[in-house]
Amino acid sequence: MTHPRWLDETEMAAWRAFLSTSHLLERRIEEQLKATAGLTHPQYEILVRLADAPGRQMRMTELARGVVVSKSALTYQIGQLERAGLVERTTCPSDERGVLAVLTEAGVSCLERVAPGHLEVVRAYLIDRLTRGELEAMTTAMCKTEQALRQ
Amino acid sequence: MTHPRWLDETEMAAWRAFLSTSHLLERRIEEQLKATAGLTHPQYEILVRLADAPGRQMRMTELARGVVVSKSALTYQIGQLERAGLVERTTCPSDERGVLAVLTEAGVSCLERVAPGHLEVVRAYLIDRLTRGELEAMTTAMCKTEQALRQ
DNA sequence: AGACAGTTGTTCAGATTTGAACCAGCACTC
DNA sequence: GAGTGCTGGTTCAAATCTGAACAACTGTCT
Repeated sequence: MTHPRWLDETEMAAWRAFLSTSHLLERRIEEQLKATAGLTHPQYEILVRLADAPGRQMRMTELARGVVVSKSALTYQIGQLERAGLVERTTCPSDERGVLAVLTEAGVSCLERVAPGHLEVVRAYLIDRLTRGELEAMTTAMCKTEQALRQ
Repeated sequence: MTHPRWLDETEMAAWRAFLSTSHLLERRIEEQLKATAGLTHPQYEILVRLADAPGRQMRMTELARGVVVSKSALTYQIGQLERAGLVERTTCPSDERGVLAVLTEAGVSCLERVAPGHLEVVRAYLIDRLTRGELEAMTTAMCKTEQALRQ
């Protein structure tokens, strides 16, 4: 690549739209979660991942990878959620170093209480505005990129 | 809406993919900019917006809206860029309260130096992986959401 | 003029994130 | 079983972000 390859108009429009939208949506979600549940978006995502996991528990590193935050950020957030009683820590039976984050009953019911309002926002601003075709196109696009980024 | 409307499988896949991808890409971009230019992504976006603006200058509030950060975050970042000599502050002639952020010559050449590498990342992980059709579908999808969020 | 509501940008405290440094435990070799 | 390298999680300092509070200015209405 001897010369920089600029983005043409269509490409630039796509990139700009993606960038702004992801930030705007992030802000909106953060605001809604904070207002209705006192949770941050990362915290909410942690609860969701744990709820989906077998045994409602997950290793720290795996969880961090899933939520896409640094290990130290996860340590911090699990601490917060533990203080709130929504998550507990257990040492992993098979690996003495390992830590399992476990969703508590309080965590489950918190999630059940909060999820509908959250999903309503996701619908209102993203999902419900797209046709089925657009939705599928976006999904394949995002999956390609995600796969590349996760190597 | 008496009952919560959950997301079906396709919708959930779309949302999950969008969420993970935007975070992963953000991280990758941040890493690349930090390594090659010592800039954060918001800082880079500020430079881009200013370079595109008439007279290479913009009001603080307008800039904050464009980059999608809070006013205080912009104040902070403009301070950083000013210390680095890439941006200057001027009081707005037509409004005594207002502040104009102006891109300096050093800012222009910094951007010229950094942009190719940045765009290469955007290409490598997103743009070049999509067909023209997927690109356009994604753009219309993102624009609908962006418009809704900016009201 | 003067009052008043709205806008602009900054300051401030508090929360969160990141990467580097670190220690502990695992796995594999000699 | 000691040595070695790798992985897992925490701790730490530094940077950054947000919302609330604030002060200064604008524009409008009377």
